[in-house]
Amino acid sequence: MKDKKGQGMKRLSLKDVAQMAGVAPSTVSFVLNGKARQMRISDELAEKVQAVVKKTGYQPHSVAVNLRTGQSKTLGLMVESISGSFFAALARVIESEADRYGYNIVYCSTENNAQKGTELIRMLNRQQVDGFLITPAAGMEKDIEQLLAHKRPVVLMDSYFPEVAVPYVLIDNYGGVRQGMKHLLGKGYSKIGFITVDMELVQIQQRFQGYRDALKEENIPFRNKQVLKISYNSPRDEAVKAIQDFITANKGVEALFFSTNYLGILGLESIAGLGLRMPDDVAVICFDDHDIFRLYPPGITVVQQPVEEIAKTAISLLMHQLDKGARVTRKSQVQIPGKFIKRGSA
Amino acid sequence: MKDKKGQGMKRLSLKDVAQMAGVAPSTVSFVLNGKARQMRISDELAEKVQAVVKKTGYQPHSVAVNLRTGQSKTLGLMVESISGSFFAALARVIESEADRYGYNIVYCSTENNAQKGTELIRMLNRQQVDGFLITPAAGMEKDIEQLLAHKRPVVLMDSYFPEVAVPYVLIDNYGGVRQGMKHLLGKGYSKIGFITVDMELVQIQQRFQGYRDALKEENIPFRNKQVLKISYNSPRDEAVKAIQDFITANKGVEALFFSTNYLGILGLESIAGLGLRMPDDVAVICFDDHDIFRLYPPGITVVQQPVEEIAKTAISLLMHQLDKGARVTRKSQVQIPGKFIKRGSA
DNA sequence: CATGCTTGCAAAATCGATTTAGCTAAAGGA
DNA sequence: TCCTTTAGCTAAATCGATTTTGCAAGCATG
Repeated sequence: MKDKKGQGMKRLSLKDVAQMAGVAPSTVSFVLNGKARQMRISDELAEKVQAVVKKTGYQPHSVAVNLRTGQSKTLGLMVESISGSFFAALARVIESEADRYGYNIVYCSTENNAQKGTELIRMLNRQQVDGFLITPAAGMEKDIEQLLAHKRPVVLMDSYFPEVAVPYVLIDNYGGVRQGMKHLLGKGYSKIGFITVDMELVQIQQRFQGYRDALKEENIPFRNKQVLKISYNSPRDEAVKAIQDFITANKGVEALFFSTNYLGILGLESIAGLGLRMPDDVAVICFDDHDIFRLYPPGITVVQQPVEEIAKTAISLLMHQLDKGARVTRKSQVQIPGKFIKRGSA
Repeated sequence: MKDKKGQGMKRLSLKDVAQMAGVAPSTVSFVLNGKARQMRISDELAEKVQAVVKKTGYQPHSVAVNLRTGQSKTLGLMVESISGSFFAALARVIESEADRYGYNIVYCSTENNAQKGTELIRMLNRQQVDGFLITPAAGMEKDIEQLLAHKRPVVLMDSYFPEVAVPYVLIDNYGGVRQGMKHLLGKGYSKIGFITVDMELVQIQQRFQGYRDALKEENIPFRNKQVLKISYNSPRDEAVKAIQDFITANKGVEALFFSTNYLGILGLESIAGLGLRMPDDVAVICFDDHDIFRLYPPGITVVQQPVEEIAKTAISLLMHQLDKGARVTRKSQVQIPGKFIKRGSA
């Protein structure tokens, strides 16, 4: 407690430690970085240094380390919007995983705006992040390509660009929909509507393909009017209206498959507004879980994203790039099966 | 496009710019930092430097700047858990506000664990953050005091410690409950249950006080059995069970006031489990909004946190400390009124 | 006995900026 | 004429680490 008074109290530097131990700064550095052996520092001296370090509680100045080594020990995490529950959950796991490897996270969100994404990448570069974890918005191909061209470690999550050779981790979108469809078809439903969003991202396409193939396998004809594509930017009430019109227009539709949780939530509103009951009037399955779906009566059946696995895999891929400079192979493009969770709605 | 090839391509440094402009590094620095006048750099030279900077797109190496100036232009944001919706929303606004002042955010979450909080503060200090934005967990008084003692800029959010003189911003908890109670009492309910959590934080106490005072003002006797305190750590199903027991034990209870959104959600489960209907069998109001409450039929009436105002105020207070070294006054302890939102449940 | 090779550590260069001190030439004053 | 100012820059110190190079003493070798 004796050295805490006074406001001047400068932070202890490596130099100070060296002085106190009666050795050169370089010696302290070697000892602290486990290079004592390699640099032939005698055990005696090494111990003396360690003692001083322990006594003073010295901690290296990370900014200085960063400047010298060029490693910030910081990763940039860019999500669509941190207030989305999937992304929030992702961020949480990623943070703790990164910590295990000694990395910090700088987080930012694109709000699904490619231009903002571009700016944020610039910002993260200024911050000298060592690697990027990105859930890309449509239109960010160029940015990703540029990162690759500069050999910056990147891992995409949640989506990717088929034409860009980049490591990614995401749920098996196609397989997830197939799981859900299998359940519906198994229950004897054949008039199944598919409600999706008007976006160019692969995962959306793959979900749609899962729907088509599932029908085809059962020899159920695909009808275009049983598919609704909602524009990403359409306001809440318009979207609800569109879904309601879709349901009434498709007289006799037995089940609805929503391709994102955002759509599913809109779907709940729409269905409630029409006074329909799940699953009797209409069965419902949604891709991607949400807190609401657990609670909303009678509970919404979903295909859940394996958030934890996605996060862990992503970090692990990134770490590989970071210390091995690994190239992009098929092994670094991972699809993880989703988890089908049966609740009351289907 | 001509200088992007090759993987060596080192980043442009101030020195390089100086060389290209045919001046000394210091001159470039002066020009870039607006000290050209002060340092009597001729307009001619200044323009030459500016031209080179613009042409090359030079951007200062922030780590080097940080090391030299001691300013990281980074703020530490510590929330209870980023996967909570209130915190996620907060993080979002704070991020964009901070950006307007040229600051980045390093975010982390305590998971409501004071010990983890202590560690994280150490981590943020190692990272040289310029200031702290914290939603404190119970038991973090010591940590906050230490930050103050070291004259580190801090603003608390969501909660605070009455015995520690520290700037904070939060919703007017007492007033918020009063608003909600006024609504219930105005509708003629008098048997109102209050369900809260077993935590030592002031905001919880104040909400409880709001409940008691509201009753007192209407001359309705306070009954201890109409209050349920759920332990923070009790598992989900136990808590639901407790709430259900509470409801059945309080025969004739007309309305329930949940003191946090977490409890409210448990409440919905409990009420649904008992087969009760809102608001006829039991009216419900919850402190703090949640996505679910908008959608869950018939919509849950809530007192909503003014997230945006809280975030903006917090940043503004922090900026004040950062450039003025402002002391803690009553002006830096802010309570912002909540917003009462009437939905179907009460 | 001169030369070479370890050993054990210290000195100095470096990362990329900011900031203080210094230097030269022109101008002003006695 | 000589000394002091002032203008206009540049050189050098500094932030706090890491890493390369240097250097003296001890030992072996031919």
